[in-house]
Amino acid sequence: MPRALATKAKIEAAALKLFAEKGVDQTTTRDIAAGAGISEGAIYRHFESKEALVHELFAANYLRLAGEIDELQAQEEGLRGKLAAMVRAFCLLFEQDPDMFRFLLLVQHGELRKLPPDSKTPVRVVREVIEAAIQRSEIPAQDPNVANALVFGLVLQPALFKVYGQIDQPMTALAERLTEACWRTLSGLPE
Amino acid sequence: MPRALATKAKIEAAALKLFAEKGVDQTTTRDIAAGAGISEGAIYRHFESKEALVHELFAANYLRLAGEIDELQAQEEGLRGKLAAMVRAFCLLFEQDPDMFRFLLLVQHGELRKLPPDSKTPVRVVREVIEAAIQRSEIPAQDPNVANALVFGLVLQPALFKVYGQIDQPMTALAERLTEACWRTLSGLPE
DNA sequence: AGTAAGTGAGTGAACGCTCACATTTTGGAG
DNA sequence: CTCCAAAATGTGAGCGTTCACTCACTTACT
Repeated sequence: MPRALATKAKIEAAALKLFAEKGVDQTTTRDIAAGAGISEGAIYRHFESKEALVHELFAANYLRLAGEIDELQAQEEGLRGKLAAMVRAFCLLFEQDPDMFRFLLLVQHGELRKLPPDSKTPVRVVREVIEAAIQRSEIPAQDPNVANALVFGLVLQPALFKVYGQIDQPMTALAERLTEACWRTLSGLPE
Repeated sequence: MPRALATKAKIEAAALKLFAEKGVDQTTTRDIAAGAGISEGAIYRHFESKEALVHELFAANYLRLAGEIDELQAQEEGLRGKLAAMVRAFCLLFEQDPDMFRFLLLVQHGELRKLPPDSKTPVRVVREVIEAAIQRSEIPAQDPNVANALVFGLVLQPALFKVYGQIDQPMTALAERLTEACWRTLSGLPE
């Protein structure tokens, strides 16, 4: 790896870790420089501003996640299989890089509005999967946005509980339980 | 209302609104003073620091919510009724004061550790309700922490989607749907 | 030799908080 | 009830600190 790219990667890694630990505002450019083992000025050879660094970090990871989810989902036939594949991917991501997960959740609200409105986000991918399943009559007709929220809640909240130390098991051990919960929630409706 | 209490209330109301809109760090003490229609110095007649203001706002509202939930829950017999009462209360709170809801979610992670470890929090109240239901064999034996996370996810995520404008209906209209989803998730288990 | 990358002291702006002073409220004496 | 002094509350310019960012310069690559 060329030196410049290596430095950029070091900055990104240090920033992600610190952002996840302390939040963006509590992380100073000096912190990032120290964490990456470079000088403060070097950050600005690679990023226009701290804000741009946050945005790049968010957009790249968030959209990549959406792409991965979408690819996995497309390989399955029914909603059940699609849900299983997507939930597994979420759990795996969390396991492999909890800092990134925390970072995405943390800055999500501020950064989402900065993405082009037609971006392929994880939220959008899952909603379209649900809408297609309703179209195919695989699950009862229902508000796809509410259904989407329920599915995200069933996956993200356990991950958050894990971050807070309120759940011991690894996320991957929960994948099947979560998939089952999503399926039940979508396929059954109150009278 | 005495003048001092009225001013304190104005500060709290303005701070809550601004914190929910822009986040705590992006809200300056000058913002709060302007929003409350008082001078910056007056804030410090009523609160030791900005940090203390945040903590007081959080602790008071978070613990009050837990108390309300607990009281409602205690009036019901079975888990189903207890869930319904608690979910209804959450939805109502959100409807009445979405700013407070957003504020609680926003600062939760930072503030939770500052509460005494034995505080009666909403998370704890719901977990104890679930544990009791397992004890009574009303639902299958399962990890109460995971079950708790699922219930919270099913309620909080729709509320978050509503904040982001991704759900149109009022939360109170969703209460029954959410209760049903919680019940199904807790009462059924994958093989 | 020329360009890209790295350095770190320095800069200006913003922020939380203070303090000397002004205004309002309180409550006991006349 | 009136009066007044003390206490409580409100004011806003100003202080010290911190922060994101810059720039003149050095070092490393091509």
